[in-house]
Amino acid sequence: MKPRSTGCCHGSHVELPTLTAKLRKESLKITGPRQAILEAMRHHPHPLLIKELHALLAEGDCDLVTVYRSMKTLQKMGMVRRVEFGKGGSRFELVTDEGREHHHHLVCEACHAVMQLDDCLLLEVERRIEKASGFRSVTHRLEFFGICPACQKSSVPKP
Amino acid sequence: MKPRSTGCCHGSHVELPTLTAKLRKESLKITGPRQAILEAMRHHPHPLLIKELHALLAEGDCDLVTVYRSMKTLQKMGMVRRVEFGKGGSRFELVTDEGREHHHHLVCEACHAVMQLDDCLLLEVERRIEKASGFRSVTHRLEFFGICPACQKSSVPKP
DNA sequence: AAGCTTTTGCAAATGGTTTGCAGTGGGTGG
DNA sequence: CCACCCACTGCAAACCATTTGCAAAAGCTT
Ligand SMILES: [Mn+2]
Ligand SMILES: [Mn+2]
Ligand SMILES: [Zn+2]
Ligand SMILES: [Zn+2]
Repeated sequence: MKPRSTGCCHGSHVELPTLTAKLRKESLKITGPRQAILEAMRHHPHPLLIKELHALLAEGDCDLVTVYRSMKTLQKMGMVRRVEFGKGGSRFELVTDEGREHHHHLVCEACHAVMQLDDCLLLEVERRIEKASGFRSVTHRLEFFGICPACQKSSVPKP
Repeated sequence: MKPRSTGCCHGSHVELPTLTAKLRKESLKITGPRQAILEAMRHHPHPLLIKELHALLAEGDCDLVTVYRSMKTLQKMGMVRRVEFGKGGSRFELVTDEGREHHHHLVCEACHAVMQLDDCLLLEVERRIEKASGFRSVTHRLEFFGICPACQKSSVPKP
């Protein structure tokens, strides 16, 4: 499980047409708000609070309520994933389906920086739990928390 | 990681005097509401919603707001632990400090039954992440979800 | 371009949690 | 044993995230 920095505007983004195509395939309308939202999420690979996501949009692009409704819709069709850091509401991130499907995060409790961790190794644990408990379709939700290098030095973190 | 059923009134409970002693040690007052709350939690080893916990108390024993304030106080002194199942608010469970300190749960998504899992095996993963990322004091939050044996048969779960 | 349907914005409702404040009651010292 | 004081509690109201109702606006299809 190697940490991997996921700052904005680094790697190859998903193309917007690729995303809207998925909407069309589900016969969902390609509206202004939805394009604005997807455009914003493309450039911000981290799990975003609804409030943060809304703040990224240009004034008047999309109502807060529409962001909520869009997350529900996009989640249902598998384009976004809900992530919970346990504070201040649900977060959402684009599903990039480039192989790095299921993954977890390492969050700094001081400045809230986020690193993405790849290679989850709990899948075999899930199988073991299924066998031992009789439960089926076992999944898991896992996040790591700690203090990032920057916040260790500067005892004045930037929350 | 072996599942272990933790239904109510099975194993050895913590004694109430043991719990109130901890309050006294911290020079916190041993009040009616606090005793009622601890008494209820002793008998319910699962992570409880504030609402559920309040419902367990006898009418007039303790105000809902006081349950909230007690959880904050008890959590601060390490007597209870906050657990998030990602739906319907925070849950709390007594810290029994019988060695089974840190642990995780397996929750049925249909009927919400809970099994406690012992023997977390992520502690060495935390060390590895610290080394690779430079983060310090790394902890984690992990829960498993699935469909329990009962709900698999009866396609009419009891949510 | 017209029509049908989905989607949006705004306002208000909801549900969980916190806060302000005045009154109560544990615990301690007299 | 009593009285005093501060921690603690109840009640109401504020707060914050999320959902819902409804009429107007905007996609998509024909
Ligand atoms: Mn991610
Ligand atoms: Mn537990
Ligand atoms: Zn995983
Ligand atoms: Zn663990």
